[in-house]
Amino acid sequence: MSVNQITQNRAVTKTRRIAHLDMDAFFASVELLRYPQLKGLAVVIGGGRRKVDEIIRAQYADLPLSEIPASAFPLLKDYVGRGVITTATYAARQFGVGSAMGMMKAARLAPNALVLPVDFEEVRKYSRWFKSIIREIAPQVEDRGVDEVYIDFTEVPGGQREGGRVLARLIQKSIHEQTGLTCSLGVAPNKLIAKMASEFNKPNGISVVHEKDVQDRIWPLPVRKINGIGPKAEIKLHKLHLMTIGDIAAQERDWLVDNFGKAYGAWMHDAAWGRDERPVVTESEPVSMSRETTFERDLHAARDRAELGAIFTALCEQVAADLQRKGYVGKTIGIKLRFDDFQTATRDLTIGHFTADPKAIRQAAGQCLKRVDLSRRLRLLGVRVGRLVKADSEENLAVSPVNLTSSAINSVAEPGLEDERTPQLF
DNA sequence: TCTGGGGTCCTAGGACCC
DNA sequence: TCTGGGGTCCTAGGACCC
Repeated sequence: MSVNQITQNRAVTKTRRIAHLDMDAFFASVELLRYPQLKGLAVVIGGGRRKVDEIIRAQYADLPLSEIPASAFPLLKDYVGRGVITTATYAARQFGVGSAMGMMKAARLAPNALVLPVDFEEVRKYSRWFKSIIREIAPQVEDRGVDEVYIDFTEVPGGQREGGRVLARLIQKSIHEQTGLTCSLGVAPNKLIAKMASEFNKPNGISVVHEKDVQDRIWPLPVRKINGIGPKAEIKLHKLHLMTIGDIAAQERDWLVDNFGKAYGAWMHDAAWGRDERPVVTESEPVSMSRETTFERDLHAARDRAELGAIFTALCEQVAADLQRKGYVGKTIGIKLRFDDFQTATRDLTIGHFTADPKAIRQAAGQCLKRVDLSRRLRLLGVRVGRLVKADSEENLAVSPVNLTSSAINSVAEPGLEDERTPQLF
C-alpha cells in the first residue's frame, strides 16, 4: 500500500467537522477598542451618515480617545432622523434593542443608551484581520459577510480532537490575543447545525454538536432558528401549528412539499433532520453590485427633480467606481425604488455589451426609470449592475457581431439622453 | 416616529429558438 | 392550419441573510 493510499483511506474515515464562527457584537466591539471607557455601557451602533464621533473628537482634540468622558457621547433619545441599529452591546440588549430595529423605536426602549455611527473602514480592517488569523490556522474558510465565516475543520491537523473543540479554542484565543475581540463558535457535522450551535454559548463561547445530538439540542428550538426560515415562513409554520424544529421533523416530507412547494418543503424537511451537505465554499465571484440610498425626507420626482437627478447620477457613478475598482463589468442595469408607503419596485434592462462606464449605466438606468409610475413620493433610490464578468475576461473582450449590432441600435434608437426636448427628469 | 445598505437565490411568465 | 416539447434568456417581485 502506498503512502497516498494510506492517507486516502485515513481521509475517508474522518468525520466531517464544520465550524461556524460569529464575532460577538462586532461593530460595537470594534468601537469599544477605540473607546474602552464605554465598556459595560449600553451602546448602540447605527443610524445615519453623520459623523458624530468626529464632532466629539474635535471637541476633545487635546485628549486621547480613551480619555474622552462617556458623558460626551450623544444619547439615543437625542437622535433624529432615519436609520436602524446595526449592533447593540450586550448591555444595550438588556433593554430589548437589537439589530435591524428602527432608531426611533430603540430610543423609546433605551433613551439613555449611547449612539455611535458605523465606521465601515474600521470594521472592514478588523474583518480582514480576524479572517487572516483564522486562515493561518485552518485554510478552508467561507466568507459570510464582515463578521461571520464557516470553517472546514475536517482535514485540519487536530480538527477532530474533542469534536473540534480544541481547534475552536485555538482560533478563539488567537483572535482575542491579536485583536482584542471575542467570538463564538459552533462545531458540527455541517454548516446548518454549526450555525445554530455558534449561538448556544454566546458571547465568547464554544459549542460542539454531534449528529446524535440533533434530537436533544436542535429539535426543541423554535423554527426561526433554522438559517433559511425567515419571518414569512415562520408565520406560515405557526399557522400550521408547527412551533419547533422537532415539529417540522415530525411531518411527512410530502406534506411539507404540499404546503411549502417542492424545493422549499423538501429542504425544510432535510433541515429539520439536520441534513445538509453544502460544501464550505472558499472562493466565489460576485453576481451584482449596487448602491442605494434612503433620503432624509421623501422626495417627489417632479417637485424634487434636481435633487433626485443629482442623487441618481451619483449612485450610477458610485456603482461604476465600485465595478472599476474591483475589475468587473456587467450588462444588466437595474434600478430600485421604495415609495413612501414602503412598496418597492425594481426595473432592469440588459444592454448589448458589458460595461462599467458611469454614463452607460446612467443611460440604461434612465431607461428603466421611465417604466415606473412616479406619482408617489420616494424614500429610496438604488442602482444595480448585474450579470457581472471580470473586466479582463474573454466574454467582455470578445466583440461579437451581436454586440456591435445591439450597441449600434442603441445609439440610433436613443439619441441624447439629456435631450432638451425631453425635459423629463431622467 | 416605524422600517439601512449590500447582497444571493428562487419563482414564474413570456420571448425566442430548435 | 394545427400542434408539440425543451432550453435559455430576460424581467419583476419576493424571501432571506448579514
